[in-house]
Amino acid sequence: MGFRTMNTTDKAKFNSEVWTVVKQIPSGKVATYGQIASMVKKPENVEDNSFRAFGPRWVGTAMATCTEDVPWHRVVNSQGRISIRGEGTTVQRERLESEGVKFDEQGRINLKVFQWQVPISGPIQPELPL
DNA sequence: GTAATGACCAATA
DNA sequence: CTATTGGCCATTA
Repeated sequence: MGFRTMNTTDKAKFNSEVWTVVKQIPSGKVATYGQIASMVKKPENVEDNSFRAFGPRWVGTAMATCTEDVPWHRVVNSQGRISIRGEGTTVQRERLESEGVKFDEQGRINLKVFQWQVPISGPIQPELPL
């Protein structure tokens, strides 16, 4: 009992759900790979430990194979830095800057300011001064 | 079959 | 600040 590996259906479903979530990130905001992983439903056959360890990486893999309608550039790593090597690095940064996202001297985004916060249902939350 | 590597992350050194 | 490591999957060579 208890497979550890994903079948083809699991992988396809996972990628699809990842793309659906990423599409909801508004312009001018970013999300982290780990954040996306935590918002996607864990594949049935995958252990909790495994998903915790590799979920974020699988999100990255899903980004590498996404279509044009997915704003992949709004996904960065937990340090607020761009994880892509090569040409994609420049493209991602330019796209984000054109949306108003700021980078510091070390190429990092202040996640306190620019990270996508999922709206909480209930009482209106007080807004923090920028 | 083995071995290396990956658009990650949190904890350490 | 940078570098390394455990996690222990999926893909590719």
